[in-house]
Amino acid sequence: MKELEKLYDPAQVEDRTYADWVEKGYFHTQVDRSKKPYSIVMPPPNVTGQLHMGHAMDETWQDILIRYKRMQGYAALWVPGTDHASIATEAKVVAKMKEEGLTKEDLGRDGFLERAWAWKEQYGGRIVSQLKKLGCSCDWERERFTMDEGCSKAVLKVFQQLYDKGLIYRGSRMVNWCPHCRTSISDAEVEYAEKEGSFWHLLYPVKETGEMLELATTRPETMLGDTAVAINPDDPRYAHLHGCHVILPLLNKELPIVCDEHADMEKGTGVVKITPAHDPNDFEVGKRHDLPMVRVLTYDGRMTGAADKAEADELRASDRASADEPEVLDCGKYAGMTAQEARKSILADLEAGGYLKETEPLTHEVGTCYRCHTVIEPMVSKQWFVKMEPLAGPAIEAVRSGRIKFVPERFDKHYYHWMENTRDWCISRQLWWGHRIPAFYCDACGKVHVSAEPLTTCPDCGAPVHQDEDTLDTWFSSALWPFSTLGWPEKTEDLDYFYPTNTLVTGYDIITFWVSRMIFSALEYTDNIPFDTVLIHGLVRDAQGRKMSKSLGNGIDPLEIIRDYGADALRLTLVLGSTPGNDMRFSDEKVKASRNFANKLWNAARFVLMNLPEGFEAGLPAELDLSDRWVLSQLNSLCRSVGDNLEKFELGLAAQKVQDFIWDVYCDWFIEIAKLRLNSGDEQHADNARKVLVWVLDKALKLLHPFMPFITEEIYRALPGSGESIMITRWPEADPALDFAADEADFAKLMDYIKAVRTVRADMNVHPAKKTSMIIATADPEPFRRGQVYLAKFAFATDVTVVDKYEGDTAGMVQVVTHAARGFIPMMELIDREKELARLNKEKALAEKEIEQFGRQLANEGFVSKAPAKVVDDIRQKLARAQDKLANVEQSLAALG
RNA sequence: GGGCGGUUAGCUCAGCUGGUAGAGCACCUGCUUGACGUGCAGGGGGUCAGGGAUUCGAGUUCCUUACCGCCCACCA
Repeated sequence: MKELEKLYDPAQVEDRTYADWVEKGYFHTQVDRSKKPYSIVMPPPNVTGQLHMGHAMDETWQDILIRYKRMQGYAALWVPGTDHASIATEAKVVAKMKEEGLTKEDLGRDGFLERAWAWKEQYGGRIVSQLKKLGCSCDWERERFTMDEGCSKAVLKVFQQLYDKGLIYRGSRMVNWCPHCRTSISDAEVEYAEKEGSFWHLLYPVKETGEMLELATTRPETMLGDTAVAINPDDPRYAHLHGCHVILPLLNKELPIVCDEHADMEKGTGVVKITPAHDPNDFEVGKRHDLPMVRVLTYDGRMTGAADKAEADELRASDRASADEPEVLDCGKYAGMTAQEARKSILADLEAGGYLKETEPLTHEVGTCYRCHTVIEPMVSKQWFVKMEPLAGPAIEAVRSGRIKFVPERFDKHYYHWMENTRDWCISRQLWWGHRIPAFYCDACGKVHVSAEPLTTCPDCGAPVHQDEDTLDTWFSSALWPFSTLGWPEKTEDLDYFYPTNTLVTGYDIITFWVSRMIFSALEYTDNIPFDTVLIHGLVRDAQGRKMSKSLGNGIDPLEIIRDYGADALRLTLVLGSTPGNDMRFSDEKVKASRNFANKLWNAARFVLMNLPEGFEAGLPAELDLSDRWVLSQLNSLCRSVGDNLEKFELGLAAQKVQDFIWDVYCDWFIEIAKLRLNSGDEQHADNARKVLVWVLDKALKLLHPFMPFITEEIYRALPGSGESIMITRWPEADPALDFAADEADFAKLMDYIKAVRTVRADMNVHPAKKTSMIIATADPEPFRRGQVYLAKFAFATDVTVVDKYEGDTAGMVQVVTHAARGFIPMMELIDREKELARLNKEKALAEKEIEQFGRQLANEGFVSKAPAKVVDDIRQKLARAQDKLANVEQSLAALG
């Protein structure tokens, strides 16, 4: 028999075991019509990213589900892969180039992409190898990348389809512009942050009346781009100004005063300056009143100048599709300043001219880029959009009808809210790393052709075409992930069999980015849902409850935890005490506790193995004793409830129950009891004990395997009669033939009694080495007779006499009382009569309290008539037990005199 | 301004469809019990944030208040 070390050493086990699993091909899953499919697609981590705790939890939960389903006999497929993460990756590559003094422009598109791919090759494997460290049983033969050939094909196909259906369009719209990343981003990618700012009250003279119109703004630098001033049509204060004009200070430009609901009478002075090119609301106002748009900021956040104006004018003149492009202003003395510099300068000039009335401090929410946290600049810009309204309806319905279920349910509200209010999705990015937009512009006729197949000449006039420079939002390709990874748009067998996938596991922070987009995409392109359940988890926070972040430097590296404690300990920590949708804290203490459990299990296994003789044959013995029946019955309940919890995605509860069983039931009771038979000298009894020990351990390992794959495999393989791997064994189901309710109840009486003796002895400071004889008086002697051997060991008895009734001498006897029995233990020299009285009286009070409580409940007419019979019966039994206990205590008290 | 979550033992958190409050850690007391001191046995500690309602019965359902946190929203 294999000798196990005293301490479990994960480092010695994990890599070797993982390599073996891969080699044996256990992770690979194929279409198998004789099985039911179960599939998960992994939320693709950024290809150049590194594993963090959030991933670790996400992947652990998925692996638990996949391993569980695989053992249940499903064709369980877990598709892994990575995301090209356009902005994040491009930013990294650009930063690296900067160190070498290079810019994107220096290299050109092709040169840059060459570098980006090289970067991907260099770092792309990192996250994958980290996933392997965690023990993820993904099908690596199917690993995908959002920019691989198949995914790219799906992207182009979808783009063309949507365009042909009129669901993708190009136009000049207000978009969120990140001056740092130099690209547009979608609404979902904007994060709002509270910023200290000011509220500047400006004065614009009215041309017709000469009065000064006061208005307030948080962004004075955009005033050069004002093209109107708005008042509320119903505002009596300004009724006389309808149809009038103001003179824009500094530029001396005449602007109309327009009436618009947007001007809120309650706010400020009720007058708003309108800058359609730099404010989303103003953009809408501008459209309603057909106002010109004047752009005063460049795409890198500086004030526009003569050159910018010339360039824009040329573009407007040449490109027919750009009729809705804004004008560009030559900001003159302000040209080239950053927005901040311009603000200072313009304010100074306004003040000098008497146009600045006052400055009021103000904190307000400012949009920032979710990647770099630069304040985003609302800009009118020509971009590609997905029309959301036609797509949102079915997507909402899919959840509302229950075809797709969020776990926990409450997240469907988030989802509805976002879906119902979402605006058109800006999908073009001014980046090079990503899927290039398949739109081609004819250099001669100016026509736009969208084509999944590359075009070189215009299908209409035959002139050369040039392709759109922009790429697609990363999330556009990840939205297709559940089906693009299975071969769509081809009609593959994989798609037919594994799709729709079953469970999507992800954090609540990307429901809007990703989950919602997968849902409407799947419904639109595959005419099916992408998955039936979305299992949501929360954030992993640090021990103080703070979000782990780079800037705080409080991130905990999962790989370090794996190195120090093992992957199994990390995994268990990430499920124990977790609840779907709720954040959890990660701490060293928790990992240590998990590590300790691994060690506990390891040693239990070590004990079992060292007791197995050569030629041992596994299997249940023909004869089961009381403790066997008890442990098997408990195991049955465990199988039932763990399966139940897993089906309901209550991973934390499931793990907790398995752990409790192994530690409390198996180790602390069953192994200890089994030692009696192992050492009894009766080979038949010893063999029976071994068989049950191995049998139960085997089942427990299987139940634990999804949570702690490595250690369970290592132990499993050491068990006699085991197969080649635990991960391909059958998930344990409860066996009704092994339910022994009556024996469980009997055993519980013994346990009660043993605990009572232990408590009394601990209370009296009796050394374990001191043993005594013992008389047990009970109305139901059977269990105590059956359990005499156990009592000898655990109740420290030299010999046990079981009687119906004991009426002998009680002097010098310690009396132990449970509801089922009274024990008499001669310990003359240790007895303090007063203490005994106090102890027994305390027991008496407890019993009386219970009797009072249960009695009151049963005396309640309403309870007896309305509560379910089982509950009433339960209470009756509890009352009876309390009464028995009271009777026993009273007898003992009487005996004490 | 809406929406959501949290508030349970000193700390971290479980507690499913309502039926005498649980775990881990910490703390206290014992134990060199040949699997394990990363352990064993025992113990103390909670009016389940406050108020109200429904119910025979509420940590668990409903309303409400307070505090903490998150998400969403175009306050110029």
